[in-house]
Amino acid sequence: MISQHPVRARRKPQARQTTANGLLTPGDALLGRGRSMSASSRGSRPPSACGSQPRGNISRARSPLAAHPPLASTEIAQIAAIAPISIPCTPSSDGSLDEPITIGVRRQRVDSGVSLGCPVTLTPRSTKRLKVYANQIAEEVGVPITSLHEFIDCGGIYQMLVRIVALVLKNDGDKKLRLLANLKELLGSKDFKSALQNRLTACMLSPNITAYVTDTHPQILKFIKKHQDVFKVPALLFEDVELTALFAKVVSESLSTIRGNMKSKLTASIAKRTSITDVARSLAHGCIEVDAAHWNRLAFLRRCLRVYLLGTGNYKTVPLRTLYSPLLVPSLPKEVRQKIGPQLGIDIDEIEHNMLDGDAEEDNNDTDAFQDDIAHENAAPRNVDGDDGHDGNENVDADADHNKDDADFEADVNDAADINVDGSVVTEKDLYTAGRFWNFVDSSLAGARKAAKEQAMEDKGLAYEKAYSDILVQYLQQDLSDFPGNTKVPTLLSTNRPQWQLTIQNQLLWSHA
DNA sequence: GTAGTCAAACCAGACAGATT
DNA sequence: AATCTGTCTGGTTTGACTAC
Repeated sequence: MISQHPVRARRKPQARQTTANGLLTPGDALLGRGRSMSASSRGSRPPSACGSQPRGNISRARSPLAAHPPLASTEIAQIAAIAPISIPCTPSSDGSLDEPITIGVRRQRVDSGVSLGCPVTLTPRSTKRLKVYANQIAEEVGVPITSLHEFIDCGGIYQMLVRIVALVLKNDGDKKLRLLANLKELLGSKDFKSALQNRLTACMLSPNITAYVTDTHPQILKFIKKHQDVFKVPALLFEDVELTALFAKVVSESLSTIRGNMKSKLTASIAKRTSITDVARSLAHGCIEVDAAHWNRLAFLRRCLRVYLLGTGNYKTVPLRTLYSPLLVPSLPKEVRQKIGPQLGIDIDEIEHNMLDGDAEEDNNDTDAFQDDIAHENAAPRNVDGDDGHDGNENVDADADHNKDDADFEADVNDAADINVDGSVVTEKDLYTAGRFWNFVDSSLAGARKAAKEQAMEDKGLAYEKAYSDILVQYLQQDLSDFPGNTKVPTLLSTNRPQWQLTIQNQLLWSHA
């Protein structure tokens, strides 16, 4: 044996650890023990198989039973009382390394019962004792007796261990299934959807969001996954494919609703000529704290909507004359000008030409119905540094700059497309399509960014952020000029914006393809 | 303080068109 | 064909206002 198992032979018998009452530690319980373990380690027989040996078999006969002193009867009684199925320690010899490996390994008598410490197999006697004990425990704990009896009927410690692991795994599986079912229920609940919609509204109203439909859904999902605390979404949600897909659908539906709501409110605000501050308040409806950055972005959106409605010729909700303002002229592509000019009875190109020439007086003397609007335009502030904005020449300069931008960008695009004031490519076929408002917005937004970049490059020293902000602030001022509303622009109080809102505003942005 | 009225806001579902 | 997206519509809820 020694020659066959040189490694095992070097194991120090005294290194084996036992507990106070003589139980093996779990690690040692799995270690090889004498001949039977040697056999199992060769793969000839599983460890539990030794427990099923018939009485008086050959292995028993060959076991060096006499090599170790038996446990004292008092010790055995204690072990039996505390843990009837405990695995007794293999008594070591005096610890001498010179001892043969077989010495110190005692094979238990299979029919010796608990009192003799059978390691793996329950005898009928110990089974009976265990069942008596199980009845007592079942009553104490309140579990079915039959289940415990079935467990005891496994017949051996290894079988019991396997059964325990199987039950633990099953419980884990059941627990996970229950959790997933709960999450599914949560996803369908109104409370969850309402809370999610609240946060998503903050996302869509964020003044820094990159786009409203283009890549928005996956980017927002990514953002939610990264900031689960902000959206109060359980982490487990993203560990299940089905739930993730369901969640993505909920988000998609919610985003559609929010976009629909935003558009309808913006449309209504144009028809009623309400100020952008009121629109912001209405859209936020307590979800978020709004500030000037929100006004800027919403003014941009409203401008987009007006241009879009003019482009699509949709005057159902808002009449053409309410939609139009000379302040929009720089944003109107040629086709739209040619279409709405005759309907309004004006020559938009001429208006623009007059604006470029700075011939404000001529416009003021014009007798058409829009002289007031033109006067508005001339009074519209352009300076973004916060002056009173009554410098008409500056405004003309602004428009001239934008037309200059137009000319610059036109060289970069194909002939089939027109370019609006923001530098965005406006192909009537692509963008002025009913039901594609948000694509139009995204395109305009990208155009505004491009225009800001060009502006920053042209005007050395001007940062891109400043150039971009200037464009939006200009739109806000023009919007306030067109729709001053009934009340004054409210003074912004130093509101305490919640951290989650700041997180959304500062971090929900992505590079545009 | 309570009840009634009205407008605005909200929501769910249906539908149409676009996209995959 | 299935799915996604945007829009519309009708019912419900909410909040402001007024009269008692």
